[in-house]
Amino acid sequence: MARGREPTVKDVAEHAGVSPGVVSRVVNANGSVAELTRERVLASIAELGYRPHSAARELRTRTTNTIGLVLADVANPFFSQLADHIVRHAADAGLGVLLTTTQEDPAMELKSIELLLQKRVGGVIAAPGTENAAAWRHMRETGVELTFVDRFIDRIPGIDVVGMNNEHASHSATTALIERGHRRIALVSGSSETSTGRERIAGHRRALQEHGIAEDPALVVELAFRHVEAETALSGVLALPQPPTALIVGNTAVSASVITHLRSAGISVPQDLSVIVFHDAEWTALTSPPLTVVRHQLDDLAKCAVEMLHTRLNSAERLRRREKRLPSELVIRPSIAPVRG
Amino acid sequence: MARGREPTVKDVAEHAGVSPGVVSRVVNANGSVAELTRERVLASIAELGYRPHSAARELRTRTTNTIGLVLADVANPFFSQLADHIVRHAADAGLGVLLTTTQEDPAMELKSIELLLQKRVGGVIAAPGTENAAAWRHMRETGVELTFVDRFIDRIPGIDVVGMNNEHASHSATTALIERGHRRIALVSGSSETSTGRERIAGHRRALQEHGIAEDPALVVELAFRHVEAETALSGVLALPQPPTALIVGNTAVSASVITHLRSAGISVPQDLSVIVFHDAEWTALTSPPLTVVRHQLDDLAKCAVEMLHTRLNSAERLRRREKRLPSELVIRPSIAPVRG
DNA sequence: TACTCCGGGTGTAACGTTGTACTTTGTGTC
DNA sequence: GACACAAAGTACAACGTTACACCCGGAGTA
Repeated sequence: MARGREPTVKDVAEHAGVSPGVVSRVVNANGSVAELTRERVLASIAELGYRPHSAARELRTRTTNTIGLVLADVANPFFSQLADHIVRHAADAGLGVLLTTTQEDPAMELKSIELLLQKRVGGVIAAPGTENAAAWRHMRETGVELTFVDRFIDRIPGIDVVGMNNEHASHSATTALIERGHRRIALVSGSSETSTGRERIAGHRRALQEHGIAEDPALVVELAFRHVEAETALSGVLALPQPPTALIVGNTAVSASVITHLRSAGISVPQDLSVIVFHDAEWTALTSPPLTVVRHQLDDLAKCAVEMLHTRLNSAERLRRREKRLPSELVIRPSIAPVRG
Repeated sequence: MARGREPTVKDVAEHAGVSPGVVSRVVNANGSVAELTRERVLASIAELGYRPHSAARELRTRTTNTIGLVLADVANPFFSQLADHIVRHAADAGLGVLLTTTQEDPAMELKSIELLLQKRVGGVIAAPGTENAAAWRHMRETGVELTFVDRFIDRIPGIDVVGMNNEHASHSATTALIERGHRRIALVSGSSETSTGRERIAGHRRALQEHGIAEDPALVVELAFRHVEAETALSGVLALPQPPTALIVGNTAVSASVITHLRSAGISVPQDLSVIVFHDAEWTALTSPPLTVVRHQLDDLAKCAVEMLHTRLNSAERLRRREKRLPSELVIRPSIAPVRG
C-alpha cells in the first residue's frame, strides 16, 4: 500500500527536465511551449500519474470549477430529477457539483450557504426558501454567481432565474376543470411566500375570475412542503359543508401522500373528486385512475440553469440579470372528469 | 456592489491586534489562547465577516471536509432517497458532498473518479459499476478512503461495504411466491456482474432449489439498468410457451417502466401475473393493485455508510475492512396471489 | 549594424492557512 | 534567588499552483 506523496508540478518538471512554469502551461494549454517539450512533459505526466491539486490551483487563481446546488430535498422526485439533470449538464461543462439540502429548514439553508461560501464555490444553483434573503444577497455580493431555479426571491437584484411558467400552468389546470363543469376547486399549494406558491395561486385565481367564479379562501391550502400536514389539511377541506369537486396539487412534495390519503379516505377519483397534480413523476400514469399532470421539461430547466451560470462564470464583465420561463404542458389523463349532476 | 477582497486571517489578526497564528488557533479551537484575546478575535471575525478559505486550509493541512458521492443516477428513486439521507448525515458530520453520477456508463464513472481525485476529497461513498476496478483500487491506494454502498466490487481489498442482504431478500420474495403455488417465477435483475444482481439471483435460486423447482434460465432477465431494454426483454419472457405466473423485479431503475409495460400489454396483476418489486418507492402502494415490495431501510444504509467513512477519515491508523449487511423486509400487498388453476 | 520583435523558456513571489520552533512573561518550588 | 515550567504569543516556512517579470537567441527590418 505504498502510499507515496502524490506527484506535483515540481516532480513532473524535474522528470521532464523543464521548469514548473512550463508544466503549468502545458496542463492549462496556456502560454506557448515547443511541441517537442510539450510531448515530453505530457509523457512525464502520464508516467508519474500527475494530477493537478485543485485546492492549490483554486488558492492561486481564485477560481473554482465547483458549483453548489441547494435544494429542499432530493427525495422529492421533482428535485431529484432536476438534480440528476443538473449534475449531468454540469459535468459536461467540466463543473463539479457540491450538493446540499435544506429540508425546507431555514437554519439548514443558512448552514448550506455558509458551507458554500467557505468552499469558495464559483457559483450556486439554488431553489431558495423564503427566510434567508439577506444571506443570499450577501452571497451574491461576495462575488458568488447565483442562479435561482424553480423558485426565487424577488427582493434580491442581479440574480438569474430559471423557472416554470407557474401562473400559466396553474391557469390551464384550473381552466381544464372549469370546462368540465367544476365550480368548487381546491388548491393545495406551497406557501404563498414562495414564488411558486404565489404564482400558482395567482393563475388559479385568474382562471376563476375569467369564468366569474367566486373564490373561496377555504379551498386554498398552503402547505410549507411538509408531509405530515398534508393529511390534516386535506381532510379539513374535504369535510367542508360544500366540499370541492376537484383538487389541484401544486406541491410536488406531497402529491403521493395526498393520493394515499384520498384512497384511505375512500374518496374515488374522478367520481367524487377530479385530481390534477404538478410534476409528472414516473408513477403518475400508474395509479388508477392515471393522474392528469402538469408536465415540466426538467431537462430544459436544468440545462438553462447550468448554461446561465456557466456563462456568468466564464465572462468577466457583469451581465444583466436574466429571467427565463419555460412552458409546461397539461397532460390529460382519466383522473379528471365532468362534474357529477 | 463593492465586492471587496474577502477578509483573511491576516486582516482579522491586524484588526484584533494579534498575530495570524492566534487567529488560526481561535477558529480551530486548537492551542491555548487567553480568554480575553479569544473574545477580541471572535469579535473581529464577526465584524469583518471573516470566513476561512477552505482551499488554503486544504492545501496546508492536506485534509478535506468534502466527500465524494458516486451513484448511477439520482433520478432513480432508490438512489435519490439514498442520496438525500447521505447528504443529510454528512452535513451532520460537517462534511460537504460532491455528487457525481455515472448513468451506468463506465466512461462517466472514470471521469467521476478523476474529478474526485483532483479535488483531493478525503473519502468517497460509491455504488460502483463493474468495469473500473483498477481505477477504484488506484483511488484507494492514493489514500482516499472508500466506502461502497449498495453494490461493491469484491476484487478490491480494504474497502468497506454497506449493503442490503440481497440474497436473503430475494430468497424471501421467491419463497413467498412459491408458497402461493407459483412454479414459474421470472426474475428481472441487474447484471449478474454487479454484486446486487448476483446476490439476488443466488437467493432466488436457493429458494427454488429448496422447493425442488427446476431453474429455467429463460426466466432470468439481466438488465444493465437501462430503461429501453426493459420492454423488449420483458415481452420476450411473457411470450414464452410456458409463461411465468409471477415476476420479481430486482432492478429498481426499471420498476416503473415494467409496471407500465404490463399495463399496456393488458396483463392484469395479480390474476395473470403476481408481482414483487425491490425498493418501496413512494408510489408502490398507489398502483392498483398495490405492489408487494422488498423494503430497504435506506436511512440506515446511508447512516452506516457515512459513519464508516467518517470514522475512517478521523482515525489515523489503518482499520480493518468492514462489511455490513442490513436486513430488508418483505411488505405483502395485493399484487401477489395464489396461482390460478 | 543596430533595432525591435517574438517564441520559448526560467525564477520568484504570492494565494491563505497552519505547524513548528522560538520568545516572552508569570508562577510555583526548592 | 535560581530554577523549571507552563501559558500566551510571535515569526516564519511550507503546502502546490500560477501570474508576472525577466532572459536568451534568432529572424526580420530599417
